[in-house]
Amino acid sequence: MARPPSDTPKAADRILATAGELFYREGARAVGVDQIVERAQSTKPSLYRAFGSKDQLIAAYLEGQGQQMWSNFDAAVAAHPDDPKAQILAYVDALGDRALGKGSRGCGLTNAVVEYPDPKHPGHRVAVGHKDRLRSRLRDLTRAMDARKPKKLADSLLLLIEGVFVTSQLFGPDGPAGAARGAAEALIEAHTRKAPKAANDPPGHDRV
Amino acid sequence: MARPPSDTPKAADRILATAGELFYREGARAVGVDQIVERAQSTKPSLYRAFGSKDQLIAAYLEGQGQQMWSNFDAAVAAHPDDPKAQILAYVDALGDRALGKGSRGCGLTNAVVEYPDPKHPGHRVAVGHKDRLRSRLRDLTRAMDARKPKKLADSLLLLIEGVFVTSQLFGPDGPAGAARGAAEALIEAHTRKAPKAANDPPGHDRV
DNA sequence: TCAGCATGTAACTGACCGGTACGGTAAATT
DNA sequence: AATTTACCGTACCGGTCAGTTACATGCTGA
Repeated sequence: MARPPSDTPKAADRILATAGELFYREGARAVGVDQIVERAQSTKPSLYRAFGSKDQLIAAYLEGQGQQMWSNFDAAVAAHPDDPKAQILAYVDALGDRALGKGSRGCGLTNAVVEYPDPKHPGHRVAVGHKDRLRSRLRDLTRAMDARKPKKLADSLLLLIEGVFVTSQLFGPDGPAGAARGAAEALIEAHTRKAPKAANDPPGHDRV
Repeated sequence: MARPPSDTPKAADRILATAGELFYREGARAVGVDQIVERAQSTKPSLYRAFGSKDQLIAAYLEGQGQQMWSNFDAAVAAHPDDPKAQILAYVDALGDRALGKGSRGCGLTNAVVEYPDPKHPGHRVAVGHKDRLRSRLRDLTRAMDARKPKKLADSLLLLIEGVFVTSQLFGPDGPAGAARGAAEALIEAHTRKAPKAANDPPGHDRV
């Protein structure tokens, strides 16, 4: 099994790359398989041999989107070792910058769930899988920063993050994404300040 | 021009109502016109006589979604006269409750923009029109509550609001929407507290 | 009684959808 | 040299998409 040293990308790779661009830009439902294989300079049988169905191609695309999300996340974490607050802020900050850049259409994973509400859809599954892990990773960070209610803080930040994704599509380059970093700072500060502003908290427990 | 006292809804109304349910639940792109007219117990010519095209039917549906949003917003405002902070919190609170209710699929306007990224699409236009007005209304409220940076606070709240909409689809009934009210309180508090936490603000100006 | 309007019936168009049967070609293996 | 194996393309399928046509029906008020 010697390696094929061909420098031209295989058909499957070209198809996945092309499908990724089109799916992200126009939405998966709006893009037909004929359009994909034509732009990829390939053919439909190659697509179906490599991916089995359009839905599975969408799932593969979303898996790539997930990997990209984690590489962004991990970069923010690696940039600020042992400083969970700075890690989250770095992530949110970079997120806002990307969202305001031209050509941004938010998060492919989020968009896919909106386009495919059916939980049985393979793309839907992949997307919510990554989002669940994002929620859990955020909780790890908020716990590490000794937030009073780490789950609640993580969820608040998650609202902000998803808000950035979707408002970039609603409002374009002048959208509210620029407010994300400041808002994240305020939320973290409110959850880690010494004197809690409200006193009706069952201490030591973070049930919600 | 006597009124037609018929108690059976006209065909156009049935079509719009049925299309609304289907569009909201499954997404506009996933629903065909045949499916709509069948469930509405009507026919395609009636649909096209009344709405001209599917895209315009989508726009009509979104106009209704916009009206519903404003009725929710106005209800929150009316419930707390002359108290902009309570008005916003009431809106966010009710929003979170609705988003966590079963069968919720977030905001039809937001979803439509995700499904139809093309700014020329009539549905896209209608949706962003309403969202722009929402942003402006939020700014009115944050100005009225004497926030230090009303635009920034309004945008932060908007991120939260859109986050609620979209996370209800990503995480379901146990999603982060429950954290929205508390987060909104924290953001408002941070923007209206007497001593600003950061000192690098050009005073009196709220450029962003 | 008749005109006018709203609605339904039925058939149709052309384009596009996702998906497939089948045959070819070139390199690796023997 | 013969054969396997991996890869790829041509041509086509039935179904569904949005949208249209021509005509029939029934209810409305004048």
